Amino acid sequence: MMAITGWQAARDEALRRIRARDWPPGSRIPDEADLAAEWGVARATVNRALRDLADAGYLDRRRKGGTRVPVTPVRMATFAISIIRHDIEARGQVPGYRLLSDRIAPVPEALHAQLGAGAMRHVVALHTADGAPYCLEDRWLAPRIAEGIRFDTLSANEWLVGNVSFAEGTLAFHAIAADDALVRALACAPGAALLALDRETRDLAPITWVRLVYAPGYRMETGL
Amino acid sequence: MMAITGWQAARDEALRRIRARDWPPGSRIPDEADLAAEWGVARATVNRALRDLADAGYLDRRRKGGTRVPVTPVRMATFAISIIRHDIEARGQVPGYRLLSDRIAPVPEALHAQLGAGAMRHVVALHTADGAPYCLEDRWLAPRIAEGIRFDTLSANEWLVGNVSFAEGTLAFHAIAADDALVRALACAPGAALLALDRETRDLAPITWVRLVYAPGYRMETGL
DNA sequence: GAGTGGTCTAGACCACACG
DNA sequence: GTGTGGTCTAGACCACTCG
Repeated sequence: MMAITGWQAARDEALRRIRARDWPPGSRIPDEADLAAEWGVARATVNRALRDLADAGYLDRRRKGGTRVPVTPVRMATFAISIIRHDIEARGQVPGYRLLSDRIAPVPEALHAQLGAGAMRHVVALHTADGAPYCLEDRWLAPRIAEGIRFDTLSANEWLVGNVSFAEGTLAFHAIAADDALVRALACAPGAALLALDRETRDLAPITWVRLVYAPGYRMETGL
Repeated sequence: MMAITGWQAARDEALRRIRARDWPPGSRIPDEADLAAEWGVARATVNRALRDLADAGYLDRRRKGGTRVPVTPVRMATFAISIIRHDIEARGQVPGYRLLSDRIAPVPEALHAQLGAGAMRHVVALHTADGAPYCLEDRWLAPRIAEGIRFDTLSANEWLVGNVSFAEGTLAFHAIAADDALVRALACAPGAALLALDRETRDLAPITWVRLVYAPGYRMETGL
């Protein structure tokens, strides 16, 4: 009888057994009632612990089928998406911001699938860290959103997070080569490889589409 | 009195109020006991619902301080990290694999911080989708791991996921320009911008460091 | 000190999936 | 049908933190 107290201790013990191959990949582990008895806790506590591990990809749980250690676990990497200024501050650098362009323009054909055809507000701005280019924000915004709001000093990124957040959307990382506009904005070499993050936000109708292009060498990091 | 049944319904109702600004950003929401009474459920049910929203970044919860709607919510984007072959299959393409190199070699200086100095097993392999290059796997592996295992037909990626997974590590996305080796392996233009994923896995000692470089145009996507 | 979320418990019923 | 996880309940105590 192990001395387990609390769902986190139960989770840790279960994870230990998984890592130690006490519960080998592909095997079925004891059911909740058995573990509850063995560890001297309530079944709800075991449930919380195993559910937590299942959420992290360490276990596969199925009604009637029991709980199994997956043969090929699917781990989830998570990235916090927030306000660019906060990211810069978190790195211990001084954030800066400069609006480069803000006008109504026809949506490029490449974005018709996301935004539809027609005209939208196009906002381009540069975020800096310690005065050096950090990230270029290239955004298309539905005109009904942020009507009358100026992005001279407050970035669209920050205004939207505070006012239109809580909406659905998609997100993608990819790499792009620096074109003329990026060379000017980020002060990098032509053709430089840059990390880009595309984010689409929609409610019922499209709200905004934004591409953040980071300065050369930028790494988007996380634990695992 | 709302008719709420189940923690998911409670979560949905809470999220609706957040999105509708019934609970505006920065405001404090009723405490668990009040919501439990209002919704006709147990406090544990409200707790589960609000904890779920807090985990997703929609709420800020503090003992004694109560639960608040954050002014600048931090959303989490999650990417499933698994077996490359499965990613290809999930796209409806036929996966392929070719081992390019497998030998003991000195660890490059750039990786001393992650792996230490000395010699390690260096494995380079190409993953293909419908015959076209999909991703180059460039891996350094501690010699004690996978001793005697050949990666001719089974990729190191797949062997490791099944045998050394469940370990800690870090992960980073960045962009790199195609050098000669990448041009040959991925059949892309010199200097092409490519998405790269660096992953370090360690137990107590380093286990493996791998860089996956994807073919041009690749996008790592997720919902939000 | 006291209010609020965090958690545990014991019991119960339900939903799903496997045989 | 039956076993297993999923969830709910009511009550309780604890831990943190704000005033």
